[in-house]
Amino acid sequence: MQIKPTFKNIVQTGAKIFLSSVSVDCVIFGFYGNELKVLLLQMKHADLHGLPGGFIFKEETADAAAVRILKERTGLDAIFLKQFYTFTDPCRSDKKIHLNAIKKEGLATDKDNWLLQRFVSIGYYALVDFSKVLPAADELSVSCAWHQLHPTPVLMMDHNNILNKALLALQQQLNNQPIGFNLLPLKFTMPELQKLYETILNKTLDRRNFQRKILGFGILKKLKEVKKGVAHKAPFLYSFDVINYNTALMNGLGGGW
Amino acid sequence: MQIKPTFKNIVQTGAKIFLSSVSVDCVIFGFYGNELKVLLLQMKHADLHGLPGGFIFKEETADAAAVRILKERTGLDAIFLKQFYTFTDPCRSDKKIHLNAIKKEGLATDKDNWLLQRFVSIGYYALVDFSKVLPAADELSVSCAWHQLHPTPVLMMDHNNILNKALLALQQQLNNQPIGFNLLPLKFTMPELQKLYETILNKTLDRRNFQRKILGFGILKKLKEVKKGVAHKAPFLYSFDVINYNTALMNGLGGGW
DNA sequence: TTATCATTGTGTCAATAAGACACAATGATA
DNA sequence: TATCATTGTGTCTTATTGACACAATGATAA
Repeated sequence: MQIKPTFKNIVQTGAKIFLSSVSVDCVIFGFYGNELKVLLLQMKHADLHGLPGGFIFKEETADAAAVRILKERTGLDAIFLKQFYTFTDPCRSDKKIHLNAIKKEGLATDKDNWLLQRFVSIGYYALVDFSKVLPAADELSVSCAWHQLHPTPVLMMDHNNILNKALLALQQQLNNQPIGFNLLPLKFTMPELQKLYETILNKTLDRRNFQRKILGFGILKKLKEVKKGVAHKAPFLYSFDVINYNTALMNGLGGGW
Repeated sequence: MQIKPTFKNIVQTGAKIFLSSVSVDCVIFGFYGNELKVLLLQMKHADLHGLPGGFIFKEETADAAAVRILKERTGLDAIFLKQFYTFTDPCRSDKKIHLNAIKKEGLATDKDNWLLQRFVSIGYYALVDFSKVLPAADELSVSCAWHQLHPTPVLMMDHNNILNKALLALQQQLNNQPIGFNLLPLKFTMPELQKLYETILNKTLDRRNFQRKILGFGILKKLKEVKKGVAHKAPFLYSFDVINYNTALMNGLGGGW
């Protein structure tokens, strides 16, 4: 049985239960109000925000650790999760932050503490259905909440860098793979899907050309319903064709050579 | 000054000089005889091949470690290097291999030795000019040599998996970024460049359409020379337009949204 | 009740890119 | 000097992309 990774346990027994020198950070994207949002923690002991993160148990894969961290912060499992880069700058860890946290939490400080070592961090990004998330803070944070990307809040350590790289990786993914199944509710409208693409790419697209292209991928099913209770003309609802969607995820969307 | 990472030093002082639990593996691609080749070590203490790899000094980035490893095995610096994935399966390390090596090298064995811990490995792929490489074996290998990819030799641990993922990442890169500057000599012919693409993609391309498309990127300069001493009609020589090439590396080749 | 208004649904034309395809030129070798 | 494998090159067709406008809808305001 795994020891529960409370802060106290991490400080006191981190070396025993976790893999040394390696952490996991998650950039959790959601889509709400026609904007891409990111889930951030408000740190307890510093006036900073931070990405949800954690450590890898001694017999755990990084993927499993990322799933676990996501489950803790969002309540969700079975979400889209992708490892995108590993951050290894020796200066990226900020001992002061952890040292301060240890003091403030009233734990014994010790210069050689496991938590004060250098960590490389494996970065993951996750795409989740905003409406299904129940953000939960961890022990070292006062809150866990969605934030806008423009402008991005100031984050601790190299987390701004991690966030930027995640966004770039997401934009890259958009060129080869379908996206949206994990970010939108089961039924959604074409304008919503387009806004999602526009917000990720940070540029506007032509409505008709977007529709033609995205329908051409064959990953959408047009439903016989329209969205109710909406101002102006009621847009049709669509859902993803899961089989074709997953095929496209595996094989890519063509293009290139 | 850093301690020289001899095997003895690694076994005896690894914990002092290196970051724990993290290693670097390099998939070094070269192009020769119209085939994509990969640089592999022939292990001394097992009838297996392996990827060049190593560890990260306590005050070193993973990128710097990869550059160092490449320099040691190929004699080259200033090569194209790209981090593509971090491998974290707890079962990926094979204690037996290292234990055996320690014994065979006549060093003290110790169940808690630093080398026998679990490692996550940060994977890099490198693209190098085949003709400039001087392969150099390390202490634990009898030789370092180029190998063909089809069929791939049997590699130790999860190195076959790492190699496959590297190849996939390379194929992906081909869709968004130019390639070849680091794999071909300064002057090369259009058929050579095409063969490079074909070999990476593992499919044939139409000669005329390939030329039209690649010239369209504006990253090539047609020289006023032809290749000498070649059977059949002498092909023109090209070189890369370094400025446009690097711009394309940064901005991508278009396509997508 | 009706007018207004923002938003949606939809199609065509032009420009560009991609795919298929053939023959003349070259230069080493027989 | 004939042969042969390989290179250089252009056109036609088809598919994809980009630009663009107007009618329909339905909530809201007058």
